[in-house]
Amino acid sequence: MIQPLPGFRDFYPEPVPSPDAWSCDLRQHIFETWRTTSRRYGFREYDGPPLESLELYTLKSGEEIVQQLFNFTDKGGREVAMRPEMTPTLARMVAAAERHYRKPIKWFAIPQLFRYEKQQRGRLREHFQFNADIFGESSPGADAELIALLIDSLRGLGLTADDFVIRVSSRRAWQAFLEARCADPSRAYDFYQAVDKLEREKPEVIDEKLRLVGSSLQEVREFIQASQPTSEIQTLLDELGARGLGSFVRVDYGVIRGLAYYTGIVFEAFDRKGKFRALAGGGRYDQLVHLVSGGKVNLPALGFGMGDVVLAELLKDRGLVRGATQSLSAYVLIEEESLRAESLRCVQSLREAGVSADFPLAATKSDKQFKRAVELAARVTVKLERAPDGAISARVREMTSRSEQVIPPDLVAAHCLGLIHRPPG
RNA sequence: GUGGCCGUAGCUCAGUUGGUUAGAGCUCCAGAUUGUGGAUCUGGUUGUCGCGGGUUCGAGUCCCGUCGGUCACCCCA
Repeated sequence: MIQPLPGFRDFYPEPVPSPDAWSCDLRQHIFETWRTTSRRYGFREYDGPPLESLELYTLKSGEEIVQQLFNFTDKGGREVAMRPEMTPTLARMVAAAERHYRKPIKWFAIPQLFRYEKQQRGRLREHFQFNADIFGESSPGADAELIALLIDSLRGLGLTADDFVIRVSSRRAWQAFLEARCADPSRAYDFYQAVDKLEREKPEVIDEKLRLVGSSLQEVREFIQASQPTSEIQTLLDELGARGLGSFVRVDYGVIRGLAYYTGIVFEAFDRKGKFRALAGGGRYDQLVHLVSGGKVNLPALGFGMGDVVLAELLKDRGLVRGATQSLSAYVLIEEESLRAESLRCVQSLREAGVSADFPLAATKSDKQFKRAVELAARVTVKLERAPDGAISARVREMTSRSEQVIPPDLVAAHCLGLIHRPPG
């Protein structure tokens, strides 16, 4: 049998066939939470093509990015790549159409992104990433709004301040730190790389690199330890505190982010136990639209990305995937085949009333029908019965309470609508 | 791209220093039973032991290669 390609996933309906199989129900639950939270914050959904010109990515990141890309030559001889990130596409769209939209522009997307890399824990060749961005607002109020959206997206999935924390840092703070010690701005990238590897590389190696830019390991550690907020970070903290979200954020200058284009506040979301990779990351990139548009458009910008892979791992770890499965509202039992026509009419009336309903497509033993209703997590079963005098009635059973009611078939849809709009129990 | 570990039924896994015709539980399918049923009982399907080569009288078991998985590194999302 042909297997899926390495790093690509099959998504199964619940119950999934093995413990490590990916659940389409869970994916849908995550997507819906991302969407509803975004809309609640006034963000509009956009999308772009999954396949882009290779040049869109090499322009910004150079040729070395190509080895990380899922790229190929198409039948027309074009060099193309599956999108590895959404920001270049978004920057193009915004640069082209920003005049049609009032500022600030608040947009989100849930693209599937691709990378040609050996897969490992929390990292595949494909994933879905929630992207949210704001354009045209340079005040820290926008940073607070964006981070609040990130927090509430995670809260919407059942996670709390005990589960995750947003570590907030600032490129501007580090830039000031560096400028006080090193006059050469071209050293900034090397400096950021060294700070980024602070917890992973040997202290002597880091120290040596930092001394090249006029600093030292001890100095950098003291700076991180002090966590002195910049004025923009203080505004951010104040605004999040006013929203009651203060416990979700912490100033941590150890966060620096790899991407070269960040300019101001940067942040990453981590699980508190430190068991997983970063859940989400983002920050300000005030120069990027200017760069992508060839200098024609200048818009301050900020955004974040949150992948579905690490998030799903965290939700499973915290036991938050129950309830993510969608359940059926009604299952219509057909134990008496002579009542199939009337039962079909009943199914149709339920569906037209907006009640999700299923039934056996062919003559089936009654216990199997009932077990199917259980498997589909039906809220109610409906069974038509014929009295000795020929009158047909409907027996509606609530599965959780096991209570039953006998009503005329014409009233089944209305009755079920009433039942399913009450909490189960 | 580099390295460690792992590949036995749809799933979870047993399988003795290398020794008959490779097993269990669950799932699935069928039958029985139950009939205010969410059970129970019986039977059945499914394996080139990842693939290829080697050692051996004999390989699921040992060796080499390869593919896949997994974890770490590199890098990043």
